[in-house]
Amino acid sequence: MESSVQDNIRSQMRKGLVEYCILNMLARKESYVSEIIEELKDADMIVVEGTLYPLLIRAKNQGLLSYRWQESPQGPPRKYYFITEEGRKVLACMDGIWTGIINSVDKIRRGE
Amino acid sequence: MESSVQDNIRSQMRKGLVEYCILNMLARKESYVSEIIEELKDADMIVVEGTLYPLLIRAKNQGLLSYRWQESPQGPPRKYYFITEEGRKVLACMDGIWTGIINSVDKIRRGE
DNA sequence: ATAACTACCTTGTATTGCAAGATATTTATA
DNA sequence: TATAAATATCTTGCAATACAAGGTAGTTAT
Repeated sequence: MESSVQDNIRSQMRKGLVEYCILNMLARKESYVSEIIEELKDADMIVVEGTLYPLLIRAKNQGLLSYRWQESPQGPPRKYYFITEEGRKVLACMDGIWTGIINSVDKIRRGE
Repeated sequence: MESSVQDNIRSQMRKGLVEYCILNMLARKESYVSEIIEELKDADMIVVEGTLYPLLIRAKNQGLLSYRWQESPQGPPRKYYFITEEGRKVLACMDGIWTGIINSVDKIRRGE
């Protein structure tokens, strides 16, 4: 199935990071899957449904997110996810981790 | 076995990134496992043997790295890894991917 | 009725990081 | 000569995530 080293790296580098991005988005405003995917695409961060649904369920089970149903102007009802207080705490922690990772990579790239 | 959400996130965020860091280090000078681990630790990027050995073998099999044996002043001989021309090409590509990821996360954090 | 659209969700695979081991060489010491 | 310590190498099994490729169901227009 021909997958280049580069494609794989791109995928691997994003492990865990997608959750961080989604918590960030939902910390600003609640949203549902299709809309989340569109907004991530606008930021050049492609994510597909098969990634997003399990992620949202995991985050909900961990108490980081919650959701509510809402009628759609057209089509079936939408499941709007929003961040919880616990989610905001974890997000703040993730901010520190992300900053730390950027600093570490930078040190290594510059040769310490 | 008590593992916090934060510990997990830290681990996941680093998927793929460790390879990028090691290619960067080996692009500057050849090195062997214990030394690589020490230098990563100096940059606050903790990596253990069980992570590093499989990674180096994979990168060698992909043609990104090669190695040579060298006697040690004390103890068993060391396996010095160094980057190949192909490895440098992939590293250049990964630079772009990493920069792109930082930009994407930044956009999302700022609210697009 | 039926098709198109939108929304939901699941299953199986590939990949990686890590804990917890095992094995082998050299050197110092009892 | 044993034996312990230090320094290397490497493997196995598990947990976690991203993705491809599916499936189900409600709403609306033809």
